[in-house]
Amino acid sequence: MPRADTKTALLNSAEQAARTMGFDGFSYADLANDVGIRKASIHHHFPSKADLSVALMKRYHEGFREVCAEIETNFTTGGQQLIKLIDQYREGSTDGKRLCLCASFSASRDSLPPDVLEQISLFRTMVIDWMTRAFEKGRNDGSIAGVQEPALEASATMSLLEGAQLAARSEENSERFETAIQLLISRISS
Amino acid sequence: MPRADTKTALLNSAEQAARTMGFDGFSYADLANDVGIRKASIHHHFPSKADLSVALMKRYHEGFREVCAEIETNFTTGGQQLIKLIDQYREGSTDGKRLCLCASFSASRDSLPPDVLEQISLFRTMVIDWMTRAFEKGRNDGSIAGVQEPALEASATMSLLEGAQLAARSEENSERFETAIQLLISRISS
DNA sequence: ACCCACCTCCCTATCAACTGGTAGGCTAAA
DNA sequence: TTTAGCCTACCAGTTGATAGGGAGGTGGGT
Repeated sequence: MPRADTKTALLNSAEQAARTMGFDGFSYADLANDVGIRKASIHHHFPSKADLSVALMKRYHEGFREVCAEIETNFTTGGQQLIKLIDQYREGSTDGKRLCLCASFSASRDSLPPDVLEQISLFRTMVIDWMTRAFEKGRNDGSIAGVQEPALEASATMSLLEGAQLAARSEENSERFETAIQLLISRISS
Repeated sequence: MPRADTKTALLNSAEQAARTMGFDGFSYADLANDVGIRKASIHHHFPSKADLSVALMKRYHEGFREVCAEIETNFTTGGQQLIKLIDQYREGSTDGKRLCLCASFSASRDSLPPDVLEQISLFRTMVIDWMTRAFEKGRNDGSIAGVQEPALEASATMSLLEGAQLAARSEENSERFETAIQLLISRISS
């Protein structure tokens, strides 16, 4: 009897752990304790911790891409789309308790298998491309002020958002996040 | 015979390790191997790893403050000062191999003693205050274009720089860093 | 209908390697 | 004689990982 999809429960627990404590900051024992399973049983679903990291990043990557696509279809102006993406990073920060998995994994780089490192690159490129389109729209429809080169705006914004999460995380205080992005927000009219 | 200041060698090794692999990513065994000392001997200088983290952050904090002060006295325009600070973060990134210790420690937050967490806050405030002054000067002397509220510019720039280091770290490629800060650079005339 | 092979999922028990940390002793310099 | 600095020899606890087994479900052949 599959206990209500243990694999998903493990991924959920591991994702939260990785985003709060880093990939080196949690153990199979932690997951076992959290999910309510024995440590050895985790190896049935994820033979090695490297396998777990791959599954983790893959799921995060696909989930985030879906969210991006959803925003792109449901909101028309570049400004609206960018606001919604910022909301994603704000929620992902959860009052400075977590980081984006991509940011957390980037810091733990040396402990991760090559597959994950490649997927981190793809993730970054995907988000930056999405933001580039948003800035292009924002420049054309006037919903984002002072847009220079959209691709550069996108790269800068990506770093700004991840850095803002890091700043909030340093004090577990969302104010650092809000202050860091305030100027960006002020450029968006609708 | 004190072997050419072992304590400093330990701090150097630990700082590099922490900035590349995170605080949970290195061990006393690694340091011992790197410095050429026995593992147990490290405890003579730093009784616990928590003590080491405190010394690490304290030294980094003071060192960075000195650099900031030096820039402030040697360069007059806000633009020049900001360029020099960006250079610090670029060098600190070292082709995407490291992060600012503050950024790395922020990610490993849960493994650190309260003293360090407080010092991280102080570090952030110190750098942001410094940058606020730089943006103020840059607005007055015209060396930085389009300066809005200096304090907000400073917070955003701090997050941008740390985020850019993270982006470069994800691929061990300095291009991600350069691309992320390019728009900021383009605002600085001298 | 029955049986048997096989599968998934989880368990206990165990492993070697490593974690930060301690006790106690040696040596050389002050 | 004391002390700073380093050593060897430990320690208990944790790390990711393996071996092997048992419960229960699935599917096929007779």
